[in-house]
Amino acid sequence: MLSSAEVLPFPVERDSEVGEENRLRYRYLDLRRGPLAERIARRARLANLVRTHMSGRGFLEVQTPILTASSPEGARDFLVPSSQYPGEFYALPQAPQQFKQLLMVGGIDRYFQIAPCFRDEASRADRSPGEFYQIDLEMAFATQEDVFGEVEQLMEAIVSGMSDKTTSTPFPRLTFTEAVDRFGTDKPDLRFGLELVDLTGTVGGRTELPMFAEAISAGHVIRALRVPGGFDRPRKWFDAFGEDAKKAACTGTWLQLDPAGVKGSLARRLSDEEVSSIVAAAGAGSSDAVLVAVGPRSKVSGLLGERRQRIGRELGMADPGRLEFVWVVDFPMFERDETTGAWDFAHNPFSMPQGGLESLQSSDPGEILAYQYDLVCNGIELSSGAVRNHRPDIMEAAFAIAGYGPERIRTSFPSLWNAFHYGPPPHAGIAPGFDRILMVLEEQANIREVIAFPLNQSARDLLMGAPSPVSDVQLRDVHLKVVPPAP
RNA sequence: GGACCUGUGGUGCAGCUUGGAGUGCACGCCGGCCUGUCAAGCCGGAGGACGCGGGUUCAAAUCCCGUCAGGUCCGCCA
Repeated sequence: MLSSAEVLPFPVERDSEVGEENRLRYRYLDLRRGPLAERIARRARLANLVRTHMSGRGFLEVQTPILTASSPEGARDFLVPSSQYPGEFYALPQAPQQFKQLLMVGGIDRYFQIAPCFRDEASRADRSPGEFYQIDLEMAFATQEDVFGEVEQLMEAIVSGMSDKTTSTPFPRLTFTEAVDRFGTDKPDLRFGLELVDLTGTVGGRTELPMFAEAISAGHVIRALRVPGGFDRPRKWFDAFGEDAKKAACTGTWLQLDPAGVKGSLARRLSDEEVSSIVAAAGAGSSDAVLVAVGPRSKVSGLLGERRQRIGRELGMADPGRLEFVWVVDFPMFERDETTGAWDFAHNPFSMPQGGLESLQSSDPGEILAYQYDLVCNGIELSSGAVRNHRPDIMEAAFAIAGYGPERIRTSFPSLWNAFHYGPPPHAGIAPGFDRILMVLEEQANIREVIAFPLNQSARDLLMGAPSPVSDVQLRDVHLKVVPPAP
């Protein structure tokens, strides 16, 4: 006998259901059950495939530091105290963003790396807390089109090498505005239609109903969403829509196309003609329902987009066997803070504004678009990238709109600022999420399913017991004192 | 920072709405029998203060409050 075993905490038969807490606590037993181990093996295959493909395309794999400097933008950093320098800290990189741009300045014209990224932020089903990996890449003298071409080739290689699914290039594109208007989100799941319908200029413009008339004079929008077969959904479901609308400072109403006649909170308040024009606009038929939301554009879209996604899932409209890639382009460069009214960067402050310096100087900040793009697949944001702003003068102008003086760039991003004074090439890049790609390929709803030893939702490692207290000696070594939070 | 869902023998669940003896299902475990195996079959058995603390009640797994743990979402994620 080589080894013995106590009674296992859960059965290791591959099809047995086990609570996730136990699976994480006894990850080595979960691996024995098979499916997880198979996904981890496919993860290795994906890594090999990416390296082979990218190297073949002339990209150089460069490893960048794990211990680096804290950077003021983005998520909260993980900090590593220095024993040599009391009160000073390394930070784990949230992404190798600045390093890869410095590589561009250094003449490494095509860079890639399967890069570890660390962010101290709350998790989601598709967002691993703490750490995750990106297929980070950057290209000198490249346009948005060049980046799209490379990524489409990479994704085709991945899909054909890792699955029996198919995809065709070029991937379709939506502008940010189109995506939000038609699907209610900047990461639409295009495996099913069910688009939002705008009623502002049609029904809204003709009705006497005060709710609609007032909305239009306030610059708000009226939009509708068909609920297939939804006429007999419970009253509670429609009420919940109304309540969620209220929370979002909108009004949510609905029509139910009961075979016996039209019901719903909106039916009584509109003429037959108005009801039928809404029904027609929404493309609804007998036994459907129609949700109608009134309010500020982004809130209405978000509200209906959330319902669209939920309905699609409930009705099984999204074929799990399909991959629907889409580029979302033309993100706004700036957005207004809702409370202060001040302009701030909508996304990456180092993206190149479309129209360059001239548009910064002459356009309304709200109208300026960035060369900033996302790759979305099946409703999951796989990737985010941009043509970078490599011009110090354009940087200063952009930061000025966001209310920052030139010293802000110099003090917050000194290495990039300095480097960009020595002839930086124009460059562009993107960073597809490695774990997320695998998650989509493996048809997994949770990112932990493609990670060998994931943290749980609350960023705890149930297997190793991290995070954990450390000894007083260790704390003294790094010049730290723990101050418990006030109760 | 917030909302919601879940917590019942080793595992996965049902029971909770409408309070009335810890009752049930499937798997596992222990013992016995049978057997040419391949997810075996039959018989018997052990194992649970229903996450924890408080409250309401004659009576709490069940209702209320708090707390802890796990999950989903909002905020957050340049």
